[in-house]
Amino acid sequence: MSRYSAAEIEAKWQKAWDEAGIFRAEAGSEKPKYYVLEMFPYPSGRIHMGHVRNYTMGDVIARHRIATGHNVLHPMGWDAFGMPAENAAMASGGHPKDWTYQNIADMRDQMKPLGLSIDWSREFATCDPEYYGQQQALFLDMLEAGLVYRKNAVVNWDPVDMTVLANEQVENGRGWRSGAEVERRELTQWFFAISSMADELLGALDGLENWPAKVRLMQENWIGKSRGLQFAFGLIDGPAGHDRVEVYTTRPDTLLGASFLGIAPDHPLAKQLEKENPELAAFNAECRRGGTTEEALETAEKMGFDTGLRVRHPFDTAWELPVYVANFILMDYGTGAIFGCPAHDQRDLDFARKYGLPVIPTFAPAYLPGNVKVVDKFNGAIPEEFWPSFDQAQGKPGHFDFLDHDAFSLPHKFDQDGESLTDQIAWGIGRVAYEPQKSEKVRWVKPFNWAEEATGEEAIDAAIAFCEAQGVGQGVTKFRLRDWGLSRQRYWGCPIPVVHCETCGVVPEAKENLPIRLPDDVTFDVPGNPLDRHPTWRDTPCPACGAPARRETDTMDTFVDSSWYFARFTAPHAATPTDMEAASYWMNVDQYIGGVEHAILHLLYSRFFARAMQITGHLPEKAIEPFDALFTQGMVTHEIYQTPGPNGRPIYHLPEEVTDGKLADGTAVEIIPSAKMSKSKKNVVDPISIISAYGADTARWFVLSDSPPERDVEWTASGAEAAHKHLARVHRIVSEIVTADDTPQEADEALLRDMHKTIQAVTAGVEAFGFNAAIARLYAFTATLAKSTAGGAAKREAASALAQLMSPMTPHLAEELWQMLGHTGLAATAPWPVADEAMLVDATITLPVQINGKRRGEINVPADMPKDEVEKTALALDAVIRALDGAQPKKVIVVPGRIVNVVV
RNA sequence: GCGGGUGUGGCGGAAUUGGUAGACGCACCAGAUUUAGGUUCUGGCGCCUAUGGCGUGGGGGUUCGAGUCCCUUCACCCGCACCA
Repeated sequence: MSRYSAAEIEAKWQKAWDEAGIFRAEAGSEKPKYYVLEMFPYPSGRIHMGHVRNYTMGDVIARHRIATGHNVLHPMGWDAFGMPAENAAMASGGHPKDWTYQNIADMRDQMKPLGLSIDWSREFATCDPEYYGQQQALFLDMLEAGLVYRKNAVVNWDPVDMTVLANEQVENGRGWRSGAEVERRELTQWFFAISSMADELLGALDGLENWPAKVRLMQENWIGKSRGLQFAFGLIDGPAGHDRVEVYTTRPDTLLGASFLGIAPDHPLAKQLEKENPELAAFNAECRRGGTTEEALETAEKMGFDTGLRVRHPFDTAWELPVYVANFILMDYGTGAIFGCPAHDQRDLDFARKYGLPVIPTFAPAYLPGNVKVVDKFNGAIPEEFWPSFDQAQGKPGHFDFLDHDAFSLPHKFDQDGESLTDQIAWGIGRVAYEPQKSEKVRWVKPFNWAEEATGEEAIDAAIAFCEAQGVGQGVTKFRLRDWGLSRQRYWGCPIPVVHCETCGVVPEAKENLPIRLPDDVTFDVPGNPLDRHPTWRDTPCPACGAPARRETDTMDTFVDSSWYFARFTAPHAATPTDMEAASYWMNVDQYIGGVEHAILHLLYSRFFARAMQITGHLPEKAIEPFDALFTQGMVTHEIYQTPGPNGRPIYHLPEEVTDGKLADGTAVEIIPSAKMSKSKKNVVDPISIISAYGADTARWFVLSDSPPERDVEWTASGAEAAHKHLARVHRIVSEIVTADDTPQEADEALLRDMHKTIQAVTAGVEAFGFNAAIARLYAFTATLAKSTAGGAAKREAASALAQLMSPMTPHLAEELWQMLGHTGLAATAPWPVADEAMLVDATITLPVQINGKRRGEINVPADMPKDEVEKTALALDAVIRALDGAQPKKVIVVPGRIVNVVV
């Protein structure tokens, strides 16, 4: 009897698949097409378990689709541009190109042993001139279509590395590599006009039914649509050219609660004023220096500077408000100016208390304690008919949380039962920063017609309508989403194909000159962008007038590269960015799989690019949403092992150094609960070592079992070993079966029934990303097969089904079993088994019998027994007779095929 | 602060979506096989004051019947955030 030797089996069958060319995708087959894609890797040099899990899931889907008769596209490539390559070059003196291509070669070698069903003929790296040249062509088309433009903007500038950094590359206000404090600089940069599609990108989220709700919600919040009112305060005796200040608010219903106007330090008015006012100039400078990190913002105190200027309230020109420059107001959201309403905004309240500004509430919960008198802040007594009513049934007095009385001219405290401790209350006192719930009614002060009951939403609608009717501003929609700055002062990226000419200005490069290749002769001994100081690369004739001009030396953000690679895979060698025929055939990606960390940036950018490519004629209309279904898989985690080290810092130990909680020298390690595998914590397991110890099938089987795919899976040595033992067991069982006696046995039918149930369950599991449940079912079926006393023919039939059902997860072992069982051809391309409906229903079933909802026994009855007979059978049970004690049951519920419940 | 999610044995997790809670795996226990360890095989394994009772974070509700639905509460996790 042969033993299970993964190394032998896996090499053999990978060669067989390769020779048969079964994973090469050709467009235009009769079969339905299926495009499955895993997020392509960054070539760091080594694959990790996260890759194994991601690609194995994609491979299960791809192989299952092949077996169900689909024409499958399952490609792989490399997201190869980016800072790590340059950092490596700076650290060790090599070239980013060599480093990257070497890493790609290494990682490809590490991936191939996994036996993935990838069409390697479509492989490319984004740093291939063939790819980035097409990206440059795409850029030029987008430029022509107005989807890319240049503007002046404030960016994160690393003064040591001399480059702009993306927001993600700034940690605690410092450059992640240099550690230098990041400065805010105004630079002219290239931007994608993604915000022009904000509404479209938001609205289309509804159609992405096969995306995780979480991802859609994250994108919704990121796009951040808000509706509000934009209006102006008249400025009294302002500097020349400044007679009004535009303000945007989502809370126009609180307009009567305004007590100050705040402007950002970068607001044009603040900049004008600081020219004459050195104190203000100093204040503004201080604000600009302030960090933008989470930490800095949390600890930063609200600070304001009273400009001495005043504005008029739009509803009452006699009502003047002071103008403050405040450090918490952002120039790049809304208009860079706010009206402060301390009664209904915690931040404004903090500010008002600090600077002694009034707090004027404009609404209250609709139900107030009955013994409270209501006083209008502005006009004195309020007629009783407008008092908020208190309804004991609806009101929950305890939940009102009123302002501290020192904020008001009138004291108003409530006891636990909601009874007022004083006898009057200023009109409209609500909770501080009181946000009416969507359905909650509030008593709202409406200007000039001042009391109305409305929900929070209604109040805002009414306020906008009212203001528009009064000629005070208009309702507007704003988005949080900003245009995507793509310029990077870096070498290892796609050159932006434009030329700066003294006479013609910014000129797009001619398409026939593409690709604009990165020069190879660069050095990294000086910080900054080597393209900037390259002696000849940047010198080029102007494509328009031919005069000597200068090439753009900025390169594109690496997120650009990954925003359209899925489209390029459909025709990776086309002379244009895409081949419309191939794209029309293969798009959309039917199933996309990757980490949730890309929920916003990559997936939003890709949705933008798909639209841009449709506009520029590079993708068909149907690809406007490029990913039909998205699955975000969980991480692979592992326990962390540590011992105390010097300076109180722990020393981490690799899992292979630890046995039974001890190091080789007997030192006990502290075990920290499972966390994402990370080199710095040393809680990593190298896929290569697992593959060489157990084989790829074991690694694949393990990462799919135990945990649901969307959740994290903990890698354990015992789990991996158990997976390997199971595969060896299956191999052993099947090798025994192939020699078994063919005489039919009584147990044949039971085995085949279980086989069909297993086919049904595993198929459902694979199709619904229930890999862990599918595997559990396969374990159970293996046990059934092992114990079965069926004849050889039945056992071989069952074993063949087992091999096929395992084939997407453990393809090599499946092929081996398939061959052992005497099949010709590959298991990978054999038609997926179909469950026989008739075999799924048993002739006799066991029904649990409950008495008053508690399980008290069970009956064995024919599956098609009529309800009344089932009832009779159940009532004949000893336990039921005892419980009834001679009485008639009150009720008997019979759910066919499920349960019987006797109510006594 | 705003938004979202998750709580089931010692552990990872099942449960056909309102119908036998704990499938399957790990760990553990007992037995068999073995020259030792390992392997392999068989059986057991929610808890308790055990012919019964209690059990899906806690409390309440709807229902013949609730892990699943409703209300409430606690804990943890994730995303966003001086966003006006």
